[in-house]
Amino acid sequence: MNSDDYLLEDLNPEQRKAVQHFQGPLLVLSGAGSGKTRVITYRIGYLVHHHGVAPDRILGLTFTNKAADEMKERLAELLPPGKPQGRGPWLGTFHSLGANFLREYVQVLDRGYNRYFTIYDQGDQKKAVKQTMKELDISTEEFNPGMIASMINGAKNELIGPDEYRDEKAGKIDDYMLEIVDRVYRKYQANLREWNGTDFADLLRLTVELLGLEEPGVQRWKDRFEFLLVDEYQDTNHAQYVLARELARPEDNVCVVGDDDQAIFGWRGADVSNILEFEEDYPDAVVINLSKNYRSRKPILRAANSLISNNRLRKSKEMEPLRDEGESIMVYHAGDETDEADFLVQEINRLRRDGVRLGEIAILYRVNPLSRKIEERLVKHNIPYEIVRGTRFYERKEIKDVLAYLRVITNPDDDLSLSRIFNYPRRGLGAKTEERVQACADAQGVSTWEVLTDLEKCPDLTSRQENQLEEFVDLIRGYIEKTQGDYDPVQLVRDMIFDLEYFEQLENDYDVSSAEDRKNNVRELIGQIQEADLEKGSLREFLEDVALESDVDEFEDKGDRVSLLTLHSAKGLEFKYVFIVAFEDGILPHRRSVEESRIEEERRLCYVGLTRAKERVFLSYTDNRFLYGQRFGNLVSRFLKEIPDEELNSRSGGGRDYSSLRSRSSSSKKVSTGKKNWKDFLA
DNA sequence: TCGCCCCTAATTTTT
DNA sequence: TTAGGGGCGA
Repeated sequence: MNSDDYLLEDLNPEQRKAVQHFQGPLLVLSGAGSGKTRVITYRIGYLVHHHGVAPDRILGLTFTNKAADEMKERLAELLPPGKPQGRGPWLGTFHSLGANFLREYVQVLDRGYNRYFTIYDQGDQKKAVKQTMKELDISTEEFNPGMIASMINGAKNELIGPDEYRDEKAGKIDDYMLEIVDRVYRKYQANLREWNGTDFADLLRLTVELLGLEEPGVQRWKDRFEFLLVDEYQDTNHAQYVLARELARPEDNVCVVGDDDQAIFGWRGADVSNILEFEEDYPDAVVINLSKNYRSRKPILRAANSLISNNRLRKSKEMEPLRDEGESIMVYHAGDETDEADFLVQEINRLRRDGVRLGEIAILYRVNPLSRKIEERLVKHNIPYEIVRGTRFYERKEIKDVLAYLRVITNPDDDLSLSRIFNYPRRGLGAKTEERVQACADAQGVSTWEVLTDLEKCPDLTSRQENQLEEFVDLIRGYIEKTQGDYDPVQLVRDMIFDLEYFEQLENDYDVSSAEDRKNNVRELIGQIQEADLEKGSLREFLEDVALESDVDEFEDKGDRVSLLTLHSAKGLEFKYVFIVAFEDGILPHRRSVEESRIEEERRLCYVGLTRAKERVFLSYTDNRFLYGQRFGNLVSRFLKEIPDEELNSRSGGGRDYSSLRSRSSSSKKVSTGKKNWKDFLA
C-alpha cells in the first residue's frame, strides 16, 4: 500500500476500480446517486498522488460551469499538502476549452478571425440568422429564423461546414429547404467572419478543425494533455465526441463518465450513441458500472428501475438500493390544477411540521408555465419558494444592451452588437436608416462600422440621417479612445450609462418596479466587472468569458425555500422530498415528443425526476387542467402503469364541477366544447 | 419614427 | 395566459 492510498478508503469496490484504473480508455457507467463526482475527483487526485501525473497534464471536461466549479472545489479539498501543486488540472466546459484555445490560435486558420472575437449566444445567433436572411431576401415569415438557426447548429454539431452542407444533407431534407438553409448557412458564416464572431457551436467546430492542422503550436497545445476525463458523456454531441477523441489521441487515456438512462438532451444535439458505442470505439475499454445507489430509499429506486426497464435503447443495468425501505410513492389524483397546488401546500406544510426544511423539498414540472398556479398557491399560503433558473442573468435585455456597448467598443466590427445599440437608447436612428447603412455595408462586403466611419461609402442618406449617424459614431469613438490608455473599466461603464441616459430610457420604457429591477441588474453587472478584478485597462478579459457564464444565482441569498424547477434542470440535483406535478399524458410524456415518437427520452426524464428524491416522491395529476388559456382533459401519464402498484399509494382529491363552466367558456370562441384533449390541441 | 394594438403560438436549456 | 412580433396610424 502506498501512503497516498488514503484516497481509496471511502470508496466502494466499483468506485475504487474506477479511481485506480490508470492508462487506456475507461467507461464509467454512473447511475443516479452513485457517487459520480466523487469518483471523478478522486480519480484526478489519485492520478496525481499515486501515479505522479503532473496536474496540468490532466483535462477534465464538463457541460456546465457549475459542474466544473464543483469539481474544482472538491478537488481542492482532496489534494492536501504534500506535493507542490504547481499548475492545476484544466477543469472546464467543452466550450470554454474551445474558446481559450481559439483565442490563442484562431489566427492560424487565417480566416479573418482574431483573438478578440465575440461569442454569440443563442439569442444573438437567432438575430444574426434573421439579419442574414434579410440580406438574402429570404422571407423570415415563410422560414422561421429560429428553425433555420437550429438546423445550422445541428449541422455544426455534426461538424458539417457550410461547404459540405448541401452534399451531406441532400436527400435527407426537403430540397427546397435544403436550398434555403444552404444559402443562409454560407452567408451567415461569412457574416460571422466579417464580424469577428463565433457562435457556441463554432467554438467546438473550429477547435476540431484547428486541431487537425499540423501547426506546431497547435500540436504542442494538444499534446499538453495526457489524461482526459469527460463528465456527463451521455450528453455529448458529435463535435464534442470528436473533440474528446482527438484530444485523447494517441494514448487514449480517456475516462468517460455518464449514464445513458439520464440522457435527456437529445433535442439539442446530444447523441446517446456516443456512450452506448464507447466500447466499439475503444475495443480495449474497461467498463465499470457504478450501480450502488446511496441516495434514494428502496421504494423510489424500485419504481425508477421498473420504469426505465421499459426503454429499449439502453445498457441493461439496474441500480441497487443501499438505503432502507421507506414510504411508498404517493399518487394524487387532483380535481383540477388548483386542487393539485393545494395538495402541494398541504403536504409541504405537513412535512414542515415534521421538521423538514423547505430547502429539502422540490417541485418538478415538465413545462415552465405549470409553475404559475403553484406559485400562486404558495404565495397565498406563505410558503417561501424559489424558481430555479428563470431568466438567466446574461439573457436579460438590459444586460445584453450594456454588454453590446462594451463589445462594440472592443470589437466595432461586431455588427450584431452594433445593431442592438444602434437606436437604444433612442436617438432617432430608425429601422430605415439602419437598413440603409446595412445594405451599403453588405454591398461592399464590409462591416457596418466601416461604412459608418466613412459615410461617403453610403450615398443615398439624407443629411439629417448623416448628422445623426455622425453623432453616434463620435459617441462610440469617444469610448474607444477612452479604452486606449489606462482606464478604470468600472468608471468607464458608469460614465457611459450616465452619458447615454440609459437608466432614463429604462424608466421611460417600463413601469416603476420593472425599471427598478432592470437598473439593479445593470448595477449588478457593474459589480461583476468590478469583482472580475480586471487587469488595468482591459474590459476585454471580462467580455471574453462573459458569454460562457450564465450562472445567475451565485449572488442571490439562498434562504430556506422550496425549489421549483423543470425536470430538465433538476438533473444532477437531489432533494429529500420531490413532487412531480402534471403527471399526465401530453405533458409527461409531452405531446410533441409522443407525436415525434421520442418516448424513451421522456421516460428518462421521468426517471431523472424520480431519482432526485432521497426520502419520498409525490406524483400528482388531474384530468382537468387549465393551461395556455384553455382547459384540457388529460389522462394520467402512461408512465404510471410502468411503476409497480405495490410502490404506489393513491389518493384522490375533490375538484369543482366543471360542467357549469361549459356555458362560461362558450363565450370564448376557441373553447366551445368545454374541455379539450391534448390530441385535439392544434390538431 | 414611435407607440400601441392585435395576433399568434406555446417543450425542455447549456454553452 | 402571456410574451413577443408585426402592422398601422399619429
